[in-house]
Amino acid sequence: MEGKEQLERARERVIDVVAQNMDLYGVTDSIGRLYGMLMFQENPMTLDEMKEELGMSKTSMSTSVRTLLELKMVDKVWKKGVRKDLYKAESDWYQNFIDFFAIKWRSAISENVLEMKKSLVELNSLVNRDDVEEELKELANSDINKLKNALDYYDWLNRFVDSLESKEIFELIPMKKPE
Amino acid sequence: MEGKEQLERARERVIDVVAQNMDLYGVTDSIGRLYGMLMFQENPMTLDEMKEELGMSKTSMSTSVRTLLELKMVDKVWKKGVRKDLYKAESDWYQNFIDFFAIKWRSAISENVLEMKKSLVELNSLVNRDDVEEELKELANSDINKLKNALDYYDWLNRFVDSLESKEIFELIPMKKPE
DNA sequence: CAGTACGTACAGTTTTTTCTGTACGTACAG
DNA sequence: CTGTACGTACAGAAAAAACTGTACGTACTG
Repeated sequence: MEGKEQLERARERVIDVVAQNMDLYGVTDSIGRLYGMLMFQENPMTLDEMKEELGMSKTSMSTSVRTLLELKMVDKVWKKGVRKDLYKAESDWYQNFIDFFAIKWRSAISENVLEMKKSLVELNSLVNRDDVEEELKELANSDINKLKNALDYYDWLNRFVDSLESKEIFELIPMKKPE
Repeated sequence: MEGKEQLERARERVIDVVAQNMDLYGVTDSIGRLYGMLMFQENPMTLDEMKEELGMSKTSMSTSVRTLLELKMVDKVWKKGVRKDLYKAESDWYQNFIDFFAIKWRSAISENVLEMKKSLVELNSLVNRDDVEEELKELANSDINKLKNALDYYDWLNRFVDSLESKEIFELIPMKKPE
């Protein structure tokens, strides 16, 4: 009966490393651990089962699951006759990557672009004023230039995210075909 | 003399939003603010100047700069006759994006791949044992399958990062040409 | 070869974040 | 309609992270 432990060890190793590196997705170690654990479950899980499995409070499970739902790394599952909410891990890693960009990066991009455009307007008006020293205008022009470069980059980044969402990226960088 | 404030306001707005969203790069708000501030400096800055500008301790500036150096978002600059270390922001946003993946994601990938391969070996040996119930073997096979999928994804992700580092990505998703 | 300027290791403090337990609203069951 | 099961808001406790000041090692200066 040592085979079960061997399986457990193999899983635990993966869960650990996944949890550690999920900070790239902006989540904590615990949330990463939850995801890793769900990943190996055959059946969808309830909050109480997660609580049991990870030895944490139900409240934590509730908020962690919500975070993972927002990232679309976890899906809510409906099952006839079961009152408790059920959750399962999204096991398509490509899709997780895509959603992460579509959700987090996309919104950061639009925030940044919005504010930069506001500042661009302000700087342009500054440059066009008559009562401003030449020296200051030069600074403003230099800033304008920097912002334009940033906006070009964000334009590119948006097109990159587009290519993820449309899966076009996989024509450019093909998925490895499963043997 | 209100033009200077207009410039300052325009800069501050951008610095704020950049600082907020730099958590995508895994850095804190303060570090993001430091980067944003450096971005608008015409000349490289010393730790003391940063400390002055941001009203923080020199120790903080030292560690924050180190973080930004590791991400290659800031470069050390040598200037004849100046004893203090000088730093300037890397202003190529594309390059920042590329370096982030080349540094952070690449190392997460290899860690994950390493551990997953270890677990794969273990699971394979489990499946090939004679003294293990069929049921357990099925679980192991299911895990093996999951890990293989993950490894395929990491293979793809590595190729994606390759295409960033080689700049090949820009043939696929072209930069916006500055007008 | 002092003396000074600089950057950072380290320990302690403050702030922020994470985690927990309780309490409550909702919904279903009998 | 009452009772029970469930998920989560919220407040407080625990843990982690960020920040600071001091102290020290190194390297340049005169």
